Amino acid sequence: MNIGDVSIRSGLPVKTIRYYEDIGLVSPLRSENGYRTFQEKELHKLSFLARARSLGFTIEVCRTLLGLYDDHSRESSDVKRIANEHLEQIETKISGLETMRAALSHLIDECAGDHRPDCPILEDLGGISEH
Amino acid sequence: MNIGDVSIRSGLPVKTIRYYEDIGLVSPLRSENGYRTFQEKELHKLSFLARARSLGFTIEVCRTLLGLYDDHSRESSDVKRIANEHLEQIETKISGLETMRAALSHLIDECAGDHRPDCPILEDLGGISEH
DNA sequence: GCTTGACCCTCCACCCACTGAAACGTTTAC
DNA sequence: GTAAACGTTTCAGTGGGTGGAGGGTCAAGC
Repeated sequence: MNIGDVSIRSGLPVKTIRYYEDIGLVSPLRSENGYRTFQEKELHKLSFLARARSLGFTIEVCRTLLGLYDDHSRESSDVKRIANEHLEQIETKISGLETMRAALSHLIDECAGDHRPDCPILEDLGGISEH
Repeated sequence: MNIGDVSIRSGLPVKTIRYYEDIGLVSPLRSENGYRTFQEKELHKLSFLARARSLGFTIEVCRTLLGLYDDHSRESSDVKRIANEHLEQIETKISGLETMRAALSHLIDECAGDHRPDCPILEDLGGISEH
């Protein structure tokens, strides 16, 4: 398989696949013309990466997970711990964003949004908080 | 005021303030020894930026908002539109993260997390989805 | 056999919003 | 006088790619 095929089958952009080779996540062979040649195994790795990335795992954690995937003597507790740490980070991000959303939507509700210049949003940003 | 004072009073790291000067968000004067000298107005701008950034506005949007803040003939509808666009982006991010959280916590629940190698998390990433 | 278009290659620069570190000058407190 | 705490510049790096220039290769159609 050439890179275009694995791109379609893994769902990863061609550029991303080259980048993943650069950082040592996959190691496709090369044919005589210099084209990358992917075996099923490499395609499988790329699909693994696509899925793990879509769950928000960082590249470095993906590298670890790939290692655990290949290591048949792993303990599932190791994987679960990594996943739990990541879940916590996701939850932290969500609550940060929810705080932003609450503050912002409150300001938006207060703002008339008409042709006049008076704007509680700018007043808040400017620190004229008198309440 | 020197940069350290405005750092404390605005809540922004010294490095960030220098960076904001670099990209033209603030323009402090310089005293004879080369130190940046901040007027109240510049401090006020930096506090505005700190607050806007904490609400997740990008630097470029902050630049626009600062312009609107200074423009007393602005219309509040312009500000509200920008805020609403940003709110939508926040909500998109939140729902993306919530999708991740759901998928991930489902997998974590399925995983025994013991000394055995069997792990639904890795099975999912590996694409052995047979259900 | 020649052209066209779809592939493929490498290499460099850029995105965002900082942050760290090196190497140095200035001010302040004791 | 000296040490600490401040200030300065400049360069490089972060994460995870993306865009573009400037080429080489391959298959199909004429």
